[in-house]
Amino acid sequence: MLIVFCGILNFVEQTFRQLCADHGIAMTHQRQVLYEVMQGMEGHPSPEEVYARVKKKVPAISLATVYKNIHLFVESGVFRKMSVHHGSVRVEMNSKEHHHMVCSRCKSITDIGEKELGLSPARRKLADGFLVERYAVDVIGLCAKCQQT
Amino acid sequence: MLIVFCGILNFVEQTFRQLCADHGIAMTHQRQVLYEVMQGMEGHPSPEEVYARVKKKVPAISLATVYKNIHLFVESGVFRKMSVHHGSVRVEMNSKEHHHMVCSRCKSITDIGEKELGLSPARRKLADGFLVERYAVDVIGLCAKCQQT
DNA sequence: CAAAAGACGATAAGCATTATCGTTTGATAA
DNA sequence: TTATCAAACGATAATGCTTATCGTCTTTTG
Ligand SMILES: [Mn+2]
Ligand SMILES: [Mn+2]
Ligand SMILES: [Zn+2]
Ligand SMILES: [Zn+2]
Repeated sequence: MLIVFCGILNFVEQTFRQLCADHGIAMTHQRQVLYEVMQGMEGHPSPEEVYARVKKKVPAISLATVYKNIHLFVESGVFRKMSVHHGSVRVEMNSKEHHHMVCSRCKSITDIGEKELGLSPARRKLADGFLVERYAVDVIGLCAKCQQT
Repeated sequence: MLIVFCGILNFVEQTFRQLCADHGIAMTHQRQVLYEVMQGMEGHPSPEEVYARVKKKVPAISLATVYKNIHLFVESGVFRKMSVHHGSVRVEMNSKEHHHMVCSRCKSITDIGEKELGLSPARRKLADGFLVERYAVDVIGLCAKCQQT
């Protein structure tokens, strides 16, 4: 029984070890727990929410470690960000109907018209040589709960 | 000449007074300068960038006032936000291709498949009674500059 | 013009995030 | 296995962005 249990644990660890190898990152205990906890979370948790859950399994873990590893996971392609984070709020003065090109590296924001965009992910190059990685379509509106008030 | 100049100033002020009336907000000097400065800015400035410019015209203005009025402008519909601000970074564990419904009030984020979304702004109601206000399509990728490195 | 309501400026406080640094751990080779 | 060393960790200070508070000043309204 104990042997079987250890065998399962070992298999899980081997799996994560492989995943780390595939993504070119080192394997640590904290990293493994973090990965498993995140994998098991619904929705789009914030670093604090992830931290709260991981602390239950590794009470000594630091919030800084959670941040560091979330970034590592995102940069190495294990997970990805829901959207590009701009740090501060950005205001729109252009009242024309338009969308945006957002650089995933420098986070620059450039307007792009609906026609130029086309909305078919076939186009891989856009105005000014912008290289498309993906489209992030956010549907903005009111959820059912917020409509009631 | 002076009369003509004052006439122009008065006309500009009257215009802004009208805009305030239209949007149901009070008219103040700081608000007017802020509006004119923002109107004249390119791109998607941060509150700090707006503050830096306004300070040149109204040196005594406070950063808090800039924030308060940017919010006021956004809430009263004079300007709008480039995207919904989530405060903290959100991570995506769902590896399926999908988009998001983001509530403009409570900022909740819900997954939505490409098919269910349709991408034609004709649909005004979506899953769970989500009421569509607008689509925010962000094209994520690398700008020309960032591709060079 | 006077009173009331609202806006302003200064500044403290509150999150989110990053940087620093001394200690611990994991990968590698003897 | 053990020694070595780079990398990762934990604690915590620092920073950046934003909001709250509060006393003073300006608009608005009558
Ligand atoms: Mn824009
Ligand atoms: Mn999602
Ligand atoms: Zn770039
Ligand atoms: Zn809502």
